[in-house]
Amino acid sequence: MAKRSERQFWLFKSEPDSFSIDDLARTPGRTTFWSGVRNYQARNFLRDTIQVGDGVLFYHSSTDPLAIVGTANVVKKGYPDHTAFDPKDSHYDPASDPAEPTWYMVDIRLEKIFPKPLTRDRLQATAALKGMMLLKRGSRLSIQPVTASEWAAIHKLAVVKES
DNA sequence: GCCAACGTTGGC
DNA sequence: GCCAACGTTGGC
Repeated sequence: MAKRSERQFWLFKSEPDSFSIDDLARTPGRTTFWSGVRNYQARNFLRDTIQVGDGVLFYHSSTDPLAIVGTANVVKKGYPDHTAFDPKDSHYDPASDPAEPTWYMVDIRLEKIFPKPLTRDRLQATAALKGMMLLKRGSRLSIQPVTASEWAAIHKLAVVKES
């Protein structure tokens, strides 16, 4: 794994019915482990690429309105997702061996909740975000890389007053 | 190793 | 609620 010093950016999807940004705000230390990811591509990001200090866009999926609702920072890098070992957990995976875990997670701490959710409609109407993975048809990946320019464009949108 | 069938995701 | 896109599974 190549070492890097540059901060990288990510988008984490969550269905607010199961875990919303307000739930994160209520969590002690405004910090949570991001468990339950059961997709290999997302797992690889969590295990191998995401570093402490990286920025996270918090996205609400399968809801109305669909929106980026705030930001968080990575405070702990990839470590085994223990929910895979718990038969009572809905994300239990008997194939994941604690001695050689299949699934990983990171910890994130809430940075800020946007004063107004940045809706998907608005993202789609923004030229600078044309190529964003989130906006591609059939983009199901729940942990997505975000480019530095997309990150900057989104922050600009989040503070610009809506007309 | 191919690929049809199936289950899930998630926008619409 | 619908269904396209995608990932996984399993028969061959």
